[in-house]
Amino acid sequence: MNNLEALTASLETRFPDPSKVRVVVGMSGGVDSSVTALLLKKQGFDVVGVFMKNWDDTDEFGVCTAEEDAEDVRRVCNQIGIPYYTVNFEKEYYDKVFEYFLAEYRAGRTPNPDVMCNREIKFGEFLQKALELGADAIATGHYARLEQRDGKYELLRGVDSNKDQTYFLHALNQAQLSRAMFPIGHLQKPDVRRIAEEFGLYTAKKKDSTGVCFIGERNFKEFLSQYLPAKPGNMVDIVSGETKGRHDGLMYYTLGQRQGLGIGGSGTGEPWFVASKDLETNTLYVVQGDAHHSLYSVGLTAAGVNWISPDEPSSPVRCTAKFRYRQPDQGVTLKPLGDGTYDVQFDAPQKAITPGQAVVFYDGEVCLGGGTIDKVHMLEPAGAK
RNA sequence: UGGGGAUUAGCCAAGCGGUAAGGCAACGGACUUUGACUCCGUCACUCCUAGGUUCGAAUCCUAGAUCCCCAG
Repeated sequence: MNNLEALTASLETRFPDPSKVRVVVGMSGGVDSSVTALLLKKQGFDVVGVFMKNWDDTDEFGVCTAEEDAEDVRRVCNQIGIPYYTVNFEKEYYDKVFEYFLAEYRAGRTPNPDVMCNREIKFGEFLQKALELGADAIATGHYARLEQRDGKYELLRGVDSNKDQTYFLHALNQAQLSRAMFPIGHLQKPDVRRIAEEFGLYTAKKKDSTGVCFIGERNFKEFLSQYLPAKPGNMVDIVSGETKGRHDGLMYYTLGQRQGLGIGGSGTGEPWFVASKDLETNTLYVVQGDAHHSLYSVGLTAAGVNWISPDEPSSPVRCTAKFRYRQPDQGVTLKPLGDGTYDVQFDAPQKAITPGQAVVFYDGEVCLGGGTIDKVHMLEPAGAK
């Protein structure tokens, strides 16, 4: 129990007198945000729970998981003893996240809607609304930490390296971070579960949710097809130029993808992967074997880079980077090109770097920021001119 | 309508008389706040068809079907 006390203690140094600080907790109906609210309450903050409904997910079967999640939030807030409200940002989510999401797919890229969702909705619309309602800060159940240094905020990886979510938070700026709290960032996921169980929280054993934030797990192809017209075309072997089959629409595939191609049996017997897309000819290029050079690149150009520290570099920087969530850091060299654009050179060739995805930079535990992968510099085959 | 070769799951493919390897695909699950990757599991009571030999055949024999190659 002592251990538990230690776990639930606040590491927050910004607010000497929590009782005078009103924190609005964004609650999803999952364990993480439930424990977030619980911890803040126990630490003496003036806590309010808010459930965001940002997507009308009443599907064709009339099933609405948002209703169940809202119900879970209500139960948990009652258990903790805090007021709860529901806010609706469906329109804002659609305009600022979903339109972007669709535009990227139209452009043949693979977007990361959750990065945009954090910047525009959770730490945008939601934060603003909370402040209007008299809150001093908002808190979420993200696995990330904040540290104040020289009056600036640094975003640090969550202590649980397996759950670290700074990848999704890299687009936040100083103003947003200054009003944010991540009370479970210094905890391991199993400890979060333990705390939830210890206090009998209704959501203690609820399965973690996945899928696009607020939209949830979907049959991806079926979901996208409801918004974008599918244009079937040829699937071509990038090596031989031979047509291997048909694709259902370029937007359904992402670089490095293996499943769903439906081709196999010939050649070396190895699986096939998506190597590239050509929107002009509506061709999906595939390659056999995961070691082929057409899947590897040596660098990329990042656009719209957000540098979390006000001191943005003006000369090349050595750091590490992640090109997708849950991938080990890779050594890179950044070269600022101006206008939020950076050239990123990899220490070692990287597989399936995908335009539209986020590239996030780190210096040890510190998340420096990141941007969107705009162009990929492919690895030339050995011996090629 | 002369000769030769082939026919095993959606695809590639082992097997050569002893009771159907493997890979790819597909499907299911795990992992996962994007899309993916990855990992685990499932997947031919049957081997082109029909007879026959044999204790026993995908494996041998006969006939037929289809495909391919070389000769017309």
